[in-house]
Amino acid sequence: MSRASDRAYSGIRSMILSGELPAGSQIGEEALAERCGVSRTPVRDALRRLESELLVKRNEAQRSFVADWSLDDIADGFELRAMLEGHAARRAAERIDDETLQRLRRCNIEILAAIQTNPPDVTGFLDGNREFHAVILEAAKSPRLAAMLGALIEQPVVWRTAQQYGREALRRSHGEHEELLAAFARHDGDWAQSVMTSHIRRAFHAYADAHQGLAAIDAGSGS
Amino acid sequence: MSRASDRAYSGIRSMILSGELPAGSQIGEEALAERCGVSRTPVRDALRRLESELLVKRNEAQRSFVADWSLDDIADGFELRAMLEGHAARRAAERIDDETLQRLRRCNIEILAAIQTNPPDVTGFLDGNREFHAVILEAAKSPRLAAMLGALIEQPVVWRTAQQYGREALRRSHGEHEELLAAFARHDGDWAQSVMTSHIRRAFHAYADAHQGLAAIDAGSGS
DNA sequence: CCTGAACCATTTGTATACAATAAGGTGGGC
DNA sequence: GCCCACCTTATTGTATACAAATGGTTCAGG
Repeated sequence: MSRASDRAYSGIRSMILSGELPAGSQIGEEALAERCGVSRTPVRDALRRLESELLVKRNEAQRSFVADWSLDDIADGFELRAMLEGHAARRAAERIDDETLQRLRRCNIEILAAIQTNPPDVTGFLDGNREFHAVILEAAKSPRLAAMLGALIEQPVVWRTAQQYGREALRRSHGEHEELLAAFARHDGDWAQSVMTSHIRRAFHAYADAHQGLAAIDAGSGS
Repeated sequence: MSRASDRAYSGIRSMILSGELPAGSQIGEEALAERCGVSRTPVRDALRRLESELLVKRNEAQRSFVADWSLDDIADGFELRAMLEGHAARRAAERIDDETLQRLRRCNIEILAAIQTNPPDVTGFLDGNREFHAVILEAAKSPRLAAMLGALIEQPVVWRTAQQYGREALRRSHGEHEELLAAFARHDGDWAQSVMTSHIRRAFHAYADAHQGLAAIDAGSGS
């Protein structure tokens, strides 16, 4: 993680996620290299990675831009996530061993702890959540599935709006994880898949609602 | 396509697909650069692309190797393809316009022509087949889905064993395409999805059978 | 005033040199 | 004779210089 290429990657990535680099804006390799304190070579490397994750898009003349995600794009991403993570949950349920199941349980306990503080520890929740899903993905034992979902999970918009989630939404998420654990314990692939699918779809609508609110606020402050 | 990076990409790729670079063997950037007649920079670029397509894997020390695909890996890939292409077919059926539908029809006519020559024009069949699926993917109007499937479609093993397909298998493939066209014409997403899913799954079993045969031949000649 | 072509600036692609790192072999010590 | 440490070497990572290509701008001509 200390290599220049990685610093460039995480640096550019956080610039995009934080909105420091606005969506749609052109990003020159030279400028990024300077801001990250590395040369263009690792920046190019990082841009390729980000491009494969669809955080960066390139026009026909190979210029790089920050990808702008329409609500349709985001819905598209969530739809794929629902399908792929549902599939992962099914495979995981059919293959999971007791030790991994225990890891998941501990993970969800940590998530609960993060929720119950006042105010809720959203960062802690997100970390726990990410690990929870990562363990399931690992248990699914499908390297290709893992590679694909890897690119999908880290959607920029989720990060910027996660702070908007209320305690109620966080608690519901924890509850759905509990139901997943029950499905895993019984090795019931069908159950796990449907729970995971609705888990993701609900997350999308929670996002869409929050985003709707944000857009209204933006429009209001703009006028 | 005339850039050095692209030459390196297609060069290395064909070396892997043809078996010139055996599965599991280490591939040094310097050596590849020399063989492709370019410097290491575009080779590195190409290797990253191939890595994201899972044709190349890297160990913990960043050394590159030709990926070796076990039957399990391949089954895994086909399973994902069945799911994702099924999804693409559903979306395409719900969105397709008459002009695109006509393109698909013409495409399948070309496939039929390739089958009916004696001996069957397998290369022509593969080209037509690829375009057929590409048009569907385009009609699905999901950039993320397209990006994901892009990496999956070009499986090396398919290429090496496609020659094994008999005329009967090719004809059945054409027939399934016809059924897909019927589903598209009626904008029946469910129908399209299930036809596509079974189309892919059958293709996998056709491959697995052929591979079984090949493995037996290899074993026989080896002993 | 509009059009278009040529020029200049900006940006990306490629090559090469050098630095860092990991693997493997070799020698010394136990 | 075996094991560990060190050194050598092979391989990848990074920086920089230069080449190619793209886009915008300006100036000339209609």
